[in-house]
Amino acid sequence: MPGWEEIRDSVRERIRVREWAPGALIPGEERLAADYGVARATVNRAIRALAEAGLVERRKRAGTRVAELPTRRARLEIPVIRREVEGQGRIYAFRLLSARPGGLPAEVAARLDLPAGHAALAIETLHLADGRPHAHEARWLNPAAVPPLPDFARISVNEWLVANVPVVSGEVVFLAEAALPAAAAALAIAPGAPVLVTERTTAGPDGPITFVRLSHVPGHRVNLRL
Amino acid sequence: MPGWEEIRDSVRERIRVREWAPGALIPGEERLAADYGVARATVNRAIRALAEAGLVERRKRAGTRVAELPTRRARLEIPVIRREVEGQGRIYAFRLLSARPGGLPAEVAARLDLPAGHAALAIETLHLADGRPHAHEARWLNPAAVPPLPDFARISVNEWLVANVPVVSGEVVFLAEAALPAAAAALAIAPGAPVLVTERTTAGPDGPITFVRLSHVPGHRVNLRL
DNA sequence: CAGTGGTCTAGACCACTCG
DNA sequence: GAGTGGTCTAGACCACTGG
Repeated sequence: MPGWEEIRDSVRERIRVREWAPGALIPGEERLAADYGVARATVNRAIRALAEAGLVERRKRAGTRVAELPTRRARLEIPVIRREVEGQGRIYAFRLLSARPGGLPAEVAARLDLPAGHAALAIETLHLADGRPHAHEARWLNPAAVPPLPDFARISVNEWLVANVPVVSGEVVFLAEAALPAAAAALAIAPGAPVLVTERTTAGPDGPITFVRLSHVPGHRVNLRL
Repeated sequence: MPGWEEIRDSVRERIRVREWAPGALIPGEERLAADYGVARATVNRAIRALAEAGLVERRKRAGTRVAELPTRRARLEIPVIRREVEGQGRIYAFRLLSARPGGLPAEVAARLDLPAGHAALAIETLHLADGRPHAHEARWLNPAAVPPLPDFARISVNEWLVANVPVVSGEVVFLAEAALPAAAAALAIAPGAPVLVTERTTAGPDGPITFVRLSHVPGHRVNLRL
């Protein structure tokens, strides 16, 4: 008797061989359950997996259709930087470059959905791998949305936040730019060298938490699994 | 009576307030089901969602533990480039720059897990948005793993593949680099300008399919939802 | 080897939405 | 209005694995 994974694979195969063409309706759950000789819940689990993968689209009453142009989805795992570095077999360290209260610059405020000038803590950190620069971090933290702050010379902001502040939503952006002066200096690279920048915005139950801009050392690659 | 989403939220909240600290075991499904007054399957659905989000870790016999350093996960939706451009309200077009058979270069072969020199089709495409360069695509295609090829002057390789070749696994990499001569020329930008590069490797049931290298026009941003 | 999560069943009710 | 997927139940068996 087939399990839900076998049914998922079978349906995927039947789509692949065009038994059901892109855009076509596939049989309903009840019908498939009868065909495969399983309970409807089992078919539901299988088709739901295909829907999450983007291969089919489901709508009540309208049924399940094979996607015309399946949108592929890749998953990015965002580890704490220490874990990322240690996972490569290198020694992690960081240096707190600066931490001072101040108002949010307009462009950061916009990203956080807060008014410009809103009270914030601006933090600059250099992450090191085997003693060499790994990434430069410029961060703005909304003190109103987090517990009392620890000593960031001892634990990195990054790690403290992950362990202490729940995130309910957020955004990640990748872009390439010519290294800004601050990042270039910290990373000890030529100003204007191409750097990969990761911008992350996160919000929690008590409002926007932080905006962080990571400039990676040249040659850095970010991997996602399909 | 609570549904699985409410139970998921409730458990998430109880973790947030440290009722169960990082690393601690949370009660078993049977226990939670009794507490919430629902069937075990409902609790299973809820906790499974938290496990997929990386907030807890489940192991048979060992039970469910709160993750120490939750690895956040972001999802990247990879649309066909035409859709991406049209989604911004711009007009999509593409130009097939070249397509010729040849052997795989060593570095591409390595990424595809094929021997160097393996028969392949090398394709160069320029994607346009509103008539202006949007991205430069250098692709190697493994003819052994795909159906007979259409006329790539009429449909972009990208789109044809998505609609006609199922993908079983793959990888996406982001990096920043100084624009290579070919890409710079096609995109009409200064050679050496910082460009965001996306490298994608995909494999199907019949082996490695394609390796594609997309150089985006400066200023391009890739967005992921957390 | 015993307890956990993983899965399955047969049935049921419901919300949604298309026609 | 009717058919679809979404969800839930109460029970069951099983694979895995930690003690």
